[in-house]
Formats: sequence, structure tokens, C-alpha cells
Amino acid sequence: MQNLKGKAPRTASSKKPSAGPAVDKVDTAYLQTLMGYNARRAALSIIELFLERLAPYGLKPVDFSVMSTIQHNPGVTSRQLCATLNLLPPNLVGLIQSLESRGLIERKPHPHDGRAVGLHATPKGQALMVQAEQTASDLEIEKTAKLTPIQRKTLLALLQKIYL
Amino acid sequence: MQNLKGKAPRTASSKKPSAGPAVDKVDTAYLQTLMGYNARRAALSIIELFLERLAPYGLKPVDFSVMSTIQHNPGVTSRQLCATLNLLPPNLVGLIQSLESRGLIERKPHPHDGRAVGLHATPKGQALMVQAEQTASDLEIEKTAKLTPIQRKTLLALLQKIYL
DNA sequence: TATTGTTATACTCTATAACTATA
DNA sequence: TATAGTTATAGAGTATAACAATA
Repeated sequence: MQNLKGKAPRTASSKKPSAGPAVDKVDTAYLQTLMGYNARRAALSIIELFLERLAPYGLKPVDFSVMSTIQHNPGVTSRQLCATLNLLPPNLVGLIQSLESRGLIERKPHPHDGRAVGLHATPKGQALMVQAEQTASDLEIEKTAKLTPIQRKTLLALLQKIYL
Repeated sequence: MQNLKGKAPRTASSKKPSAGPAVDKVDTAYLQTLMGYNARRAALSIIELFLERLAPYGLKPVDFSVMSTIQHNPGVTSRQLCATLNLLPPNLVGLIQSLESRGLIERKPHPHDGRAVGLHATPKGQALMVQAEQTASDLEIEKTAKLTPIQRKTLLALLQKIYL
């Protein structure tokens, strides 16, 4: 384990101010007490591998979450996707158009609201996502290999208590 | 920062899910099993409040982590900062120049390596960071209010097992 | 009048190549 | 030759304002 000091780590011992000493090992004890810092570092670490493994599917993290949500919620609207995934409507337009032009999703008129459009995964899109979700799940297990299954489940639950 | 209204999907009437293509409530059960998704959502949730509370200090998350690391590691070099915080050297240059022009840090010659430059927080920078770190710590406690102190400590340790 | 989807656009963040000066 | 710092720049990600069609 890391050297966990007390609550508020103090500045390391400083030598002569005119000739600053070389730092042998960088102390990040304080930053490691911040949830935002740790969550972001952990997320970026996983996303780095995600980008590599999901590149063959032509899916980046946002594309993946959008496709997965459409797959599991046939007929979902763009507005609902934005609210669910915390995206802004203008940034979703090009993404949807790209997925449609690739033949992964279809846009069908909404049954009750003429303004809205229901989004549906095509058979091609569904087949792609079955593979993509398996790849993503495998990668995540690999990236969290230092955690026991119970620790992993605990971590997911605690993170959701922050943003949900 | 998102500016979406936190309004739930309409249709309070309880209809059968099989009544039509319209989605009543969006199911995100699968995405919630992914550590990358949850970690990113939690991080963004905290960072949103971070941006608001730290704006009076003129510090964004990266500025804050750089200043904090300099504060706790007097004489640290740019290269060490990049390795520690996972930044790219070209993206750190402007950031360091900005902090220096604001009088928050000083650049002193490295004692043993003529190529390197040691970074030091000025008294003004130190005073600012004492306040900024307190604000950040307070904000994080507030944002993780649903967690017990033990759960919070557990969460930090588990996240570090992923990226460290 | 309010909402869905859209266009245009600006701003920020991140990534890559190449240069300089020192080692 | 290798490394620290820098410059310039391209690409991706994220933000706001405003519009047309529909409720």
C-alpha cells in the first residue's frame, strides 16, 4: 500500500530556496484524497484500453454508450439519450447521423409525438453490439484484475451513489 | 458543464411497456455494470461542482492538480509533473507560463541538470492553494455526502487499485 | 408558449511532429 | 544519441445561440 499520511499532508522539507532541490519521488498524497481526481484517473485508465479494444468496431466510448442504450431501449428518442447519458443535443446529431449512415441504427417516426424520432438498432447494429459489449465487459474485468468480484461490485455501487 | 433541465420523461400514466415503440423509462442497467462508465460519470459529476467552486481562484482541475503538486513538491520539474499527472509536455507549457505570469509559481534553475527547471510555489501561490485545497476538500465531502466516511475511504482505495 | 431536432459556431482539451539546448 | 523544454498545429470534445416543425 501507499504511504498514507494524516489528513493534511504538509509540504516536503525544503532546502535552500536559491537552489531548489531535485525531487526524487513526487508526492501526490493530497490529490489521492480527492474523489474527483481518483475517479478521473481511474476512468481515463480504463478508457485508454477501451479505445484500443473497441477501435475494430469503430466505436468510441460515447458511440458505444449511445448504441448500447438504443439496443436496450428500442424506440428511445434523442432527447431521452441526452438526458440519460448527460449529452447535449447538438453534439448528438452528428453521432446519430454517423451511426445511421453505417447502417447500425434506424430512425422511425414516434407513435405519439410528431416532433420526436424513435431510434432502433438494425440487425447489423444488434449483432455488432453483442460483440462490442462482450469485448467491453472483458476489457473491464481485465483492467480491474486487482479487485475481487466483491470489491468490484462494491466499487460500482459506491460510484453510483455519487452521480445518481 | 451541462445545462439540461433535470426533468424526468413525461407520461406519468402507467402504460404497458409493450404498448408501443415509445420508451417510458430508459434502462441503463448494462452500462451501470461498466467501471469506466460509472467512474467517468462520477468524476464529471464532481468536476462540475469543482469548476463552480474553484472558479473564484481562477483554477480549473488541471491547474489545481499542477499547483497542488508543485506546492507539495518544491523544485519538481515539468517532466515529472507530466509523468505524475499523465499530461503531455506541450500541453503543460502554456499552463506553467500562465501560473508564472499570475505570480503563483517561480521557475528556478535545476541544481544538477542544466536542461531542467525547478518549479516552486510563491508565497502568493502557497496562500492561494491553502484556500483552494480546503475549498476542494469541502466540495468533495459535500458531493459524496451519500457515503459514510468508511465507504469514502474504501472507494478511494479501490479506485487507486485500478489506475496505480 | 414549450419542446424536439437541427444548424452553425466557438471554445476547450488533447495529441503529434519537430525544433533548441543541454546531458 | 538521449532527454527537458518549447513551438506550432491538428483533431476531438464540449459549449451556447438560434431556427423550423410540432405539441
